[in-house]
Amino acid sequence: MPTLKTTPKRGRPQTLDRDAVLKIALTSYWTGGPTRVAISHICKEADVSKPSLYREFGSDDGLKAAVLDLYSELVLGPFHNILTSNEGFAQQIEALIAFTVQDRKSLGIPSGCLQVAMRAHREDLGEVTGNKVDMLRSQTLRYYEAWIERAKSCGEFKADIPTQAAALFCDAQNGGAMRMQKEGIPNEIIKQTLTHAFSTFA
Amino acid sequence: MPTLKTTPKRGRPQTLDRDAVLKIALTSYWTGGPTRVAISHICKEADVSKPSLYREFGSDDGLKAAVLDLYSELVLGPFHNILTSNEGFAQQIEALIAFTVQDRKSLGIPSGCLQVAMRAHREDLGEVTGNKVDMLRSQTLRYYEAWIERAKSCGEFKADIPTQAAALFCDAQNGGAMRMQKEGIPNEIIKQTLTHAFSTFA
DNA sequence: ATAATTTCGTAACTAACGGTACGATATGAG
DNA sequence: CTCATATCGTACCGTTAGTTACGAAATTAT
Repeated sequence: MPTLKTTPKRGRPQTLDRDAVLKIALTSYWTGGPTRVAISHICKEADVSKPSLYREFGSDDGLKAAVLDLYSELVLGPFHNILTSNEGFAQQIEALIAFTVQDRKSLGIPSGCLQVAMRAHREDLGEVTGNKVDMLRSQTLRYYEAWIERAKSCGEFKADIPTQAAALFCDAQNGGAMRMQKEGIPNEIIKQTLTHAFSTFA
Repeated sequence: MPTLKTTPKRGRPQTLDRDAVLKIALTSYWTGGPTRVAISHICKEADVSKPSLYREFGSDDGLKAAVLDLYSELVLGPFHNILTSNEGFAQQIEALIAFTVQDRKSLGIPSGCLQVAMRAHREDLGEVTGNKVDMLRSQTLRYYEAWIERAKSCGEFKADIPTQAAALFCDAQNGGAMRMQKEGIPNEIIKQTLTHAFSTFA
């Protein structure tokens, strides 16, 4: 329930804009790393006091979990949609690569992937966020597996590799690409590695 | 100069064993993550006082840099040796995979790769260690590139991909494998992904 | 022995950061 | 107008971890 205004009339009206804070926090974590951005920094950026932020999200962990939910909706969802689309396998691969190497700067989107970053810092996250990271990871792998199984049954999948391993392979390619992008390696080069990696499938 | 005892006679004899501390620190960082293990924890494990450790390594950053040097010598060196060996390309690939998926537990070696972990936490490391991580990364990429160039000129390299991208691809495969291993994914499955990934080369 | 020298380790310092106590403030209800 | 209610934000707390001040201890040179 992102912005369900239950409009409780009583008491001092809330000035904190949950969605605005979430968006700022998302950008901060995405850009600076989920474990490197301090709560107080987000408070300054969003121009809210620490107690206000804690009132809304409960804790550091709560804020990060909420941010990850937003990220999942904004980024992971569209990515999964490619895997479940009705296009042909080869076109899906092309779409996945295009999605991954799209120019972020011109779109005002940070480089890299927050989910990948959170996985790298899994042990430094709170319980709620950490579990959510695990769930999303599993979910992504399941999407890959279903996608690959479908391609196999359609005869579009040319490689001889178990589905589970193939899904992990896909995930590793994507993770590697996101890491490279974050390091500043040109999308052109990243695209070459992805194209090569997925050329084994179709 | 790891253990060059210059034997300075004067003063209280040193009880701190640099190499022993380094080995313990290496295991701690490798197992628990380079940014999650506190100096005081290593002091307890090695049974040395904090000032003793600081006297020897200067700082957190200095200790980590020394540990990374040791890791480079123990692990990265042998890995690079495979890339410069005189074996055939296909056998080198096989050796790389075998090296990566060797059973760590039975050898008493921690899972994953310290260099990969340090790259993931690059921003949390000190200046000296951070720069060393970058240097080792570049070095590894250069080894891959030379290896690939050699295979290309021998006609053993079958894929149509620029050398730079191919090197990054290799590095991404290895990094992905190390990350999976750290997560507890069976080496059997990891081997399937690596075999598939490198099957595109030879 | 005594002095010079070098290392040892306890105990404290410091900075950063997650989290909160509490009084002020703003609104609706009576 | 006054009370109940809910949010606001300053200032503070507590923990953790890197770092160091300093006096004790151990050894060689004179």
